[in-house]
Amino acid sequence: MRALTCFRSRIGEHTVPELPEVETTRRGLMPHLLGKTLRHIVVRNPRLRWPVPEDLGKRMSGQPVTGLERRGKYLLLGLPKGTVMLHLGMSGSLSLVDSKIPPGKHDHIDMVLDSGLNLRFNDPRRFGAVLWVEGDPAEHALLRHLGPEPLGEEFDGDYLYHISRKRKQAVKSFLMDSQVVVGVGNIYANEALFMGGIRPGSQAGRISRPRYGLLAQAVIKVLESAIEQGGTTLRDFVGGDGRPGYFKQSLQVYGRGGLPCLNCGAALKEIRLSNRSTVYCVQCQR
DNA sequence: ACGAAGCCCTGCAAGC
DNA sequence: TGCTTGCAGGGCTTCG
Repeated sequence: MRALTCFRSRIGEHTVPELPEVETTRRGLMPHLLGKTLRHIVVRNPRLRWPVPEDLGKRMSGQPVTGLERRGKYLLLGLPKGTVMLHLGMSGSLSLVDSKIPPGKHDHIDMVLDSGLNLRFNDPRRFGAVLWVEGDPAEHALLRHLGPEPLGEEFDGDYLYHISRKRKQAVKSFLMDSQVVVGVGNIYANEALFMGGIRPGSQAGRISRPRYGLLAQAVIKVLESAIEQGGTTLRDFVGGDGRPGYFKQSLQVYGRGGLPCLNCGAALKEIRLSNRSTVYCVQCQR
């Protein structure tokens, strides 16, 4: 069995898994998981955002994987008797490794498949989560109040316009609220607001319907092109073909505070908004 | 009810 | 060189 490393984290070039990264991981893992049976589970370090259930192995083992879905940034590993709900937090990653490869420092969980591959959950900062859910995962407390998928039917300018009325918070905070729309993290919120020409600190309730139309289109565009290119954190993965990530090169504002705007040349301004790094162009974003 | 702040955690970079 | 300090951030939780 060749050491098929589908996604393997590389230390030192850390970026946060956002929706495109989670979706890329899902698509990459899918063909190696579907229909395979979980032989055994090793919980090496149960300390994550919430403790990994002690009986996770007992719940999971012996069952075939029937699905791998995504809700926001949560991955849902479907089994006949329940669902394993995973979140990568800020530093989590899933890799497929040969089951003989010994675990590293932050490898919390191994899920060994009957194919000989091992689905390994690694998370240095432990903001991630691995939980066992019985019944409909959509009804789970962590999922039931989530807003629509940004790439789904429900999400558009009219939707944003309607639910933003009378809201005084900054539009960037509004956009990053998972009850408004899921999966828009700090990086892509910055990028989408730049693309939509909207200043991050503007009150959400004071933005017009047409401008929300532009913003919704920008969110969709930014996420779709990131998924297309394999997600920002592809540079953190050594894919099956060893191709490094490159999407970071196409980030227009995030991480570019003080540098010239790629549209007009003015120095990009960097502020803190909801305690998150916020970069925008004072010329292009009003 | 809404919105802001707090907190969890480790790796890395900068400063001394 | 080796310490200390600050920063990064998703998102649940608590506070105002």
